[in-house]
Amino acid sequence: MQAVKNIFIVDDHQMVIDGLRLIIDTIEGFDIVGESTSAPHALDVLDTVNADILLTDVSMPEMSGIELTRLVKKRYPHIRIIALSMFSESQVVAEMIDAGISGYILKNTGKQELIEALNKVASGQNYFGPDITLQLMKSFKRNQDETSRLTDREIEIIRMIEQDFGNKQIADMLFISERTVETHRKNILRKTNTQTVVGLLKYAYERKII
Amino acid sequence: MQAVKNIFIVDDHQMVIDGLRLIIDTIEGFDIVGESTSAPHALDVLDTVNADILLTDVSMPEMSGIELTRLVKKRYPHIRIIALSMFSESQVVAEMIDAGISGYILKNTGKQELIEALNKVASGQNYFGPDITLQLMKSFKRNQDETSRLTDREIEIIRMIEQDFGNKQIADMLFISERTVETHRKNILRKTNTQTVVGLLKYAYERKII
DNA sequence: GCCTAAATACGTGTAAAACGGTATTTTTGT
DNA sequence: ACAAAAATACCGTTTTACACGTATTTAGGC
Repeated sequence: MQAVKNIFIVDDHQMVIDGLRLIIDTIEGFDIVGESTSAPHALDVLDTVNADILLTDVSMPEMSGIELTRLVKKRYPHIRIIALSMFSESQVVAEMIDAGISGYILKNTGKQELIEALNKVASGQNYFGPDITLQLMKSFKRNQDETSRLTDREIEIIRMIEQDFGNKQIADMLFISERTVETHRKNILRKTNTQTVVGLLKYAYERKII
Repeated sequence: MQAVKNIFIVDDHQMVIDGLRLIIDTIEGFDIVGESTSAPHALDVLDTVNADILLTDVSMPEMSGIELTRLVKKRYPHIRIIALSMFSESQVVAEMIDAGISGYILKNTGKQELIEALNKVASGQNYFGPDITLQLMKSFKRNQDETSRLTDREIEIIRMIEQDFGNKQIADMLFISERTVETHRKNILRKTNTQTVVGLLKYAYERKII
């Protein structure tokens, strides 16, 4: 493992790049091997430099940080990515993480936190600031609420499934169309993140729905 | 409730009917209002007499006691039925009970037991001699053995079903054909008297197979 | 060695559920 | 009154399981 990590910076504001460069230049163990104010351009240039870490903005005009992340992970999987953002909206954080980043810091982050993030990511770990973690918890919780927000009708359908009734039987008993039962089941499976009756029943037993 | 209970006797052997008549004539509280050596004929005649109890043989040429029982319960549900048999084969006993009888006694039964049977059945209870009860236990146990005689492979399949694997996945994991998994499932459902995964899993949980 | 049960596998067809979506009506909350 | 969510219903297609049967091979018990 080489002693100095090479960093590539992408941001649509040159000012931000300059600021980051001033700071990183004072940090030992890191070297800036390239920069770009255009995500597509960065994608091309990364081929010609030996970057270990990519520092990228999230909100960019030509290509979002999410998209850039996906493409970079695809073309240069060894490059670890740290997202830089003005703010930490939970949805965006979640999507960036999903895309494959290893770190997420705010643009108002102090030098010490930047150092910590760079060091951790360089050593193969992840770094998410306390605020980012909070956002993640929010996102996770919202997801959880989403999967558990089953309507009364859906819970009723689940119980009838547990009673081993088929769609047609359920439809007859509830005086609705079999198609309606199908749609309820589809929604139930989606909300509970299950694909089968077995999975659904396990979910339901765990959450004491039945 | 009338004091005297009316009895109708059906047996393809007149001798048996005569013998029963001799005995029952000495028992207070019972009156023989009809007899027949033919089950189909008995079915017709029952319409013209006011019978409370039907004493019927089990093994008859034109129509079995099982079939007669079913038809009588259908046409004259108020009539309570006592089966008379030469022997107490568990399978036959089970089928007679399933058909709806209220009593089962052997043809070599003593007068006292006959009295007890008649009295109990007349008062709305059931009467099965000790030997009949033994046969029932045998039948029940055999049934139980049958449904629980799942092979090691079948139990393995059940567990994988519970783990929410599909047939193809189970086949791949066990290095067997998907068709083989299908056959195992078919046999499992048959043995456990279930038709669906839900029913099967309930069965399995109850019997602590999983 | 023989018999039986278990395990395996297949053919053919049907039934039920899932998939991925759209659309309208009703209900609920503000 | 209005907006959003819920409930309802449908479409066409695909996937999976089930049904009912037959057949061969392997394993186990005697």
